[in-house]
Amino acid sequence: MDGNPVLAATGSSAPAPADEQDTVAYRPGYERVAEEILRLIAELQLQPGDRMPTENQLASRLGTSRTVVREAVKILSAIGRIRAQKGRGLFVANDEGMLGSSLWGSFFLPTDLDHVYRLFEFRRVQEAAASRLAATRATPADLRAIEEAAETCREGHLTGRRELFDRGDDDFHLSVAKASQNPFLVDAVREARRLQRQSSTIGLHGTVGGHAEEAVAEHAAIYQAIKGGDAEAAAQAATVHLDQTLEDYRREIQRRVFG
Amino acid sequence: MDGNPVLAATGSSAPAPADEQDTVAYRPGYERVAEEILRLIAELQLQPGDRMPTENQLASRLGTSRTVVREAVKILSAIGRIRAQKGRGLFVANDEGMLGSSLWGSFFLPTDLDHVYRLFEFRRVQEAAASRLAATRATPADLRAIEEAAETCREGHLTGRRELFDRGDDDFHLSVAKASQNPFLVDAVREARRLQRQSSTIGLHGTVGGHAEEAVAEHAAIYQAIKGGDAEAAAQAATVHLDQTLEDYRREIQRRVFG
DNA sequence: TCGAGAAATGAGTCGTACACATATTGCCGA
DNA sequence: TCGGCAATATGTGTACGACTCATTTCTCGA
Repeated sequence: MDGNPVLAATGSSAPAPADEQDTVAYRPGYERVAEEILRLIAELQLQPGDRMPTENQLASRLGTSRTVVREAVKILSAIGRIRAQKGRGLFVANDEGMLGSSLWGSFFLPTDLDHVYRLFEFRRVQEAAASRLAATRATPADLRAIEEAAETCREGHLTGRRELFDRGDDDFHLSVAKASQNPFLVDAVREARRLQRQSSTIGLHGTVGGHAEEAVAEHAAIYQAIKGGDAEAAAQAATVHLDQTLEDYRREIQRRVFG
Repeated sequence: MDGNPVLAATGSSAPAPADEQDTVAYRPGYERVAEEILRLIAELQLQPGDRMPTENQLASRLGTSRTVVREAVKILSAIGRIRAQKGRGLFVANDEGMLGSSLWGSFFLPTDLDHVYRLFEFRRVQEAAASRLAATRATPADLRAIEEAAETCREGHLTGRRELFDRGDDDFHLSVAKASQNPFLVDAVREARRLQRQSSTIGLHGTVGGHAEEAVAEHAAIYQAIKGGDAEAAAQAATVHLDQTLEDYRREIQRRVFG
């Protein structure tokens, strides 16, 4: 087919910044298979969320081994087209999860305080933007979800049930993100929270004792601004909330370190 | 811009999209390994284009099997962080190169327009935030990198060399992101651009013909604002740039659909 | 009728073997 | 001495097979 003699210009002239397109495309099988899987999804008219054939079925159907299918699956899930669940199966990805792969913060060192600060900064950007958009786009259902989460959170605080507070807090921020109607922002918010949870020795919310009272009030402020359609106020309220949380976090760290 | 015909339907549709799921987050090994590989690259200070340890070395070093390493590698190469060459080895990807994605380009989901708009919106949030921070944090080296990228881009425009323009544009935005000194923002910007490259049948930059002239000027404006330390101006300039790019993109789509 | 345990299903991990592409070595002859 | 070329070494790609663990389904007995 390709009688292309790959003239390796080894020496001479420019060092050639790496090789742009040398090697006339060898095209590994797993790549071909990845394409075929996509084609198959289209062919079978599978909708987001639908089950896909199992890995073994795909392997035999596409005339290859399970190994290759698995590598193709990894590619497709990395670019957010399908989702794999251990013990369940493969599924066509729903629109969310686009930022996929949870590989953010790869340079994250769990104990590095500077990075913790950067993460808060990141969250502030994301959540302020989400709140701003939510103020002009939230549906009645969105508003209900936000209010309900805020209420859960408040109840957790009043009754001193930490896990209830945390769950409410999580729901609150995610509900706001969803209300922005931007799936990428939802992902960014979710991912940032996941990273923080994972890296923090303290837990996501600093302390319940220190900041919970204000947090409940700040949630209410955010909710009201969104409900009232005041985009700037919503963004401002979210920023304040994150800054307060960071401040609380900072205090907690100091307490642990110094006293 | 919400009067945009493109994005009319914000319709969030069904309130309960199937599985609310997760929380208990089982984290597959290959994902963990993928992270570790990235961490390793940073640790070893490998530069784009450098050779990486072989799959077997990675496997033993990370205390896992080659199978898992391979699946991690597939993920990382799918998101454009590394490159695998049969018979040669693994290499760190050049941050911008990324020609590998041409594979998917045309084949992928022909532009769900609403989706594309959301992606632009996301980029606007990220890059405006990055520019704002860069204005107060950019180091002299950062400024040099930004200026150089802008110059490359300009040169690509003047000489009509599309790929040079694209490379400069990529470099420019990533350099600005890096100048924010926030690694999460860098990731977000990179990821957003990657997604756009993948989902777009048009390419990352709309057209060179249409918008390139203005793009060069807008880049200059962003650079000047950052150099001058004017955070708000930088954010504003970045927002304008993204909006203009979207507008250009929208026109291109219309031309293709109707003209 | 219902709940608990057994079985089946399916992705995740491991190890091995070999195929195939490329890089390096080293021998041979001019 | 030098160039060319075969042998060899390195490393990714493909394939099997076995086993683990999470989830779902089925079955049977109280």
